[in-house]
Amino acid sequence: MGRVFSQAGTSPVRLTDAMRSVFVELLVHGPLSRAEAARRLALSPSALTKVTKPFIEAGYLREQAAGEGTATVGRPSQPLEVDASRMSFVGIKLTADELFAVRTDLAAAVHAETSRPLIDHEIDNVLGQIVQAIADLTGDPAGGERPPLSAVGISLAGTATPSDPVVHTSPFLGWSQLPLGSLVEEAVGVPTVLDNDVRALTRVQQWFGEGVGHSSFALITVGAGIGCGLVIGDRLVTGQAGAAGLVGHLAIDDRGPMCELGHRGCARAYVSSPAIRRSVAGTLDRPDLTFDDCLALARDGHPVARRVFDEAGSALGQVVATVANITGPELVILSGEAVHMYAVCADAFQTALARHTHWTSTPVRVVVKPFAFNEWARGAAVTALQHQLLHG
Amino acid sequence: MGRVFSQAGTSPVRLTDAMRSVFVELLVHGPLSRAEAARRLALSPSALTKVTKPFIEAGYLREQAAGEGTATVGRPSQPLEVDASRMSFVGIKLTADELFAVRTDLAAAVHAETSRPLIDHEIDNVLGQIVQAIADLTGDPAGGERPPLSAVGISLAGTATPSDPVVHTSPFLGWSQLPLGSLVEEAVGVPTVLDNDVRALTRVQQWFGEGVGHSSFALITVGAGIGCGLVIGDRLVTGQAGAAGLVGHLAIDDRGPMCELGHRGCARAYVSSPAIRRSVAGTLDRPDLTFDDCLALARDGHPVARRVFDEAGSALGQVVATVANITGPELVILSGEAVHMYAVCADAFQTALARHTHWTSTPVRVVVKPFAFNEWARGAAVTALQHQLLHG
DNA sequence: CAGATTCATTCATCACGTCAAGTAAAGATG
DNA sequence: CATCTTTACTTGACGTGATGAATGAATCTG
Repeated sequence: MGRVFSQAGTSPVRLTDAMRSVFVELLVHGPLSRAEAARRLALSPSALTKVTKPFIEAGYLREQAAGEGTATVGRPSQPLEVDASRMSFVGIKLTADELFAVRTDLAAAVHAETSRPLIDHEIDNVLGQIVQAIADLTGDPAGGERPPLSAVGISLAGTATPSDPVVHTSPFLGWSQLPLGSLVEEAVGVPTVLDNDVRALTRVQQWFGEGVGHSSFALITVGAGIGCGLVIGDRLVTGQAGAAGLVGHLAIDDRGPMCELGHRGCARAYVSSPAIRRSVAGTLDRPDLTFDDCLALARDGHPVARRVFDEAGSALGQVVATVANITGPELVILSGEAVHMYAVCADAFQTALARHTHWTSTPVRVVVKPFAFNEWARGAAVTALQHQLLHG
Repeated sequence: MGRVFSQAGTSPVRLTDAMRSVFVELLVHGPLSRAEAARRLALSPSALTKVTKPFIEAGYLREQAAGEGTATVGRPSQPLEVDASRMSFVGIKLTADELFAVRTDLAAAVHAETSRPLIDHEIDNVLGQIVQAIADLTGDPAGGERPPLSAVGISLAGTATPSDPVVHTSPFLGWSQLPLGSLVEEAVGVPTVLDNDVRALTRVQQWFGEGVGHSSFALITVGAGIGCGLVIGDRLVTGQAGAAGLVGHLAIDDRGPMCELGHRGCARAYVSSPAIRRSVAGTLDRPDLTFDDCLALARDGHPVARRVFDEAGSALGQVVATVANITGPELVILSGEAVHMYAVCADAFQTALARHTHWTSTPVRVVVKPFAFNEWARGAAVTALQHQLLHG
């Protein structure tokens, strides 16, 4: 058993499986009375008193102020709450040319953020910039105390998983077989885990977002590419060698626009924001147009932009339907830097979703989740957080 | 804890989690020494002697004859083996017009089989025919003793799962919300579970077939339709309301042949054996041709048949690639009544598989598994078997 | 033959969670 | 208003089920 919960002044909390599951249950499903938690986890009430005591003594759990809640018969329950401020995590998202980093607490709330352009992809330089970003986020707590950094998460596009400190392949950074996790861990002296960027985002939804309460769901992101993260049976699907959720080049229509790889009509060529921009700007011969300009044109009813976004929505609907047909999730969450385009292509999306959903099923429930620019880095922090609580 | 292992003469074996997992490990991964099983399951060696003793005493496990195996240093191991004959299961597959049933032992070996045309879909008649089939398979052990029937499994196309005795929807049988499991259980006095037919087949591969040793794989079946079963993280994926693996109507090409639902170029319209037959027989204006006739024509190089089978292989490759891209399995198993067609379209299949596999991955490993006509019913038996051992 | 090595068993021990009993704190009831 | 009912929580004895250490068993090695 690890020393996940240890702290100056208090003795480290030794963890049993029951303690882990209780703590995670309380973290994810909000304040819960001991009795309720016992029911949910199929434990005895007495087990809950015993299990929660060390957490309360060490300050990781606290009894909620007796809120005069719903009047009910019997002794009022005493909800327990995780003190999110007692732990701190840093999440870092690496892209080809920039580094985003956030510091969060145990509840994945962002308390500080920073970003910087990457000098280059030389490992020493990247490592230096990572260390610097961590220092910036954790340095000098002006005034009050702050808990020590518990873990660091780093996410990037490519095949990485928390169980392995090595980046196997990352096309955009030009890395392969790079032990980035170990390197950072050595440099900052804090446990460090790697993860695929989309799967890290999926973890955010699983514990702190729309996925809470669902044992299976899919997250589909739209932006520079199309991503897909899957949770099935309460577990994130990693795939062999971290290669699950590769929906970017799904064949939509073999006469459609072309992607960088020469696929005619693949999902990416229809849905990714660069492809949409290229398509609209190219057709109108206005290379200055940004993606958001194109979106504005579509909103204003410009026929070219409208058509491009309708086709994007339609392709996205087909992607979602395909994923849903194969994996049968309870819910699909739509997110990513470009989700805000959903508003202008919702009809096309829903039509395609219904059309491609298997005839024996009803279309999967879809929720659209607005996207903050630091969400990618937050995902990395949640990867670190999950790893620390479940395996630390 | 259940009474999975109980028997006249011996006291019932009470099961702990460790006992369950040890027994299943020995069943699935063949004869194994106690020491080896202990390593695999992360148990202490002493736990293994303790856990296996009651099974040995009750006759469910036995020590293998000291085979003069690989000469190795140290005391020779004493492999333990499941006595498969000590339990018996019946599996039943229902189609629109026929009932297939098999009796198997604990190792899913088929010991008896029977089939009969369904009179109609009236529940009382179907129930009667099910009971009769079970009686035929379990009646009068000529001569020797036979273990009593442990459980019955029933599989059908539609949304059914072992955790629920109700058939929610089965288009081909015209049923909905029918508590078939409870009805059969009452009629024959033996635990009865339902399952989707493709998922039942997937269980066979998981415990007794190509899936052994893989924590994630996909099974794709071709025949009257296209099916897909998924195992991810050692667990069969059921999907919400049992609706996972619906690849039949995956869009391949919106100018292709049409399926019964009016989808142009969906997978089913390319790959299912009736569609292939229709296509070849229709083009040649020879309505008498059977599927196997068409296959023979293709094998002989007949241009029409060749083309149809090439397109089928190509579509199938795209289906496999799509499933693999999304779920990242270690392995894809190809099976079903019509898998033997693989031989004539292997090239087209492999080409399409490579073409549609995401560029950052290598194509998934594919194995072709010949299909016996009673395999569907065997799947149902394995559903019963798994349910009995894991939850009974 | 003693030594090394691996497998298997025995038995004391112990960790972790349940059970039973009791306490606490409210609303319901007459 | 005293009492009952209901639900929440706590406490300490207990038991189940696994571990660890010591031992024995069976083989190859030199």
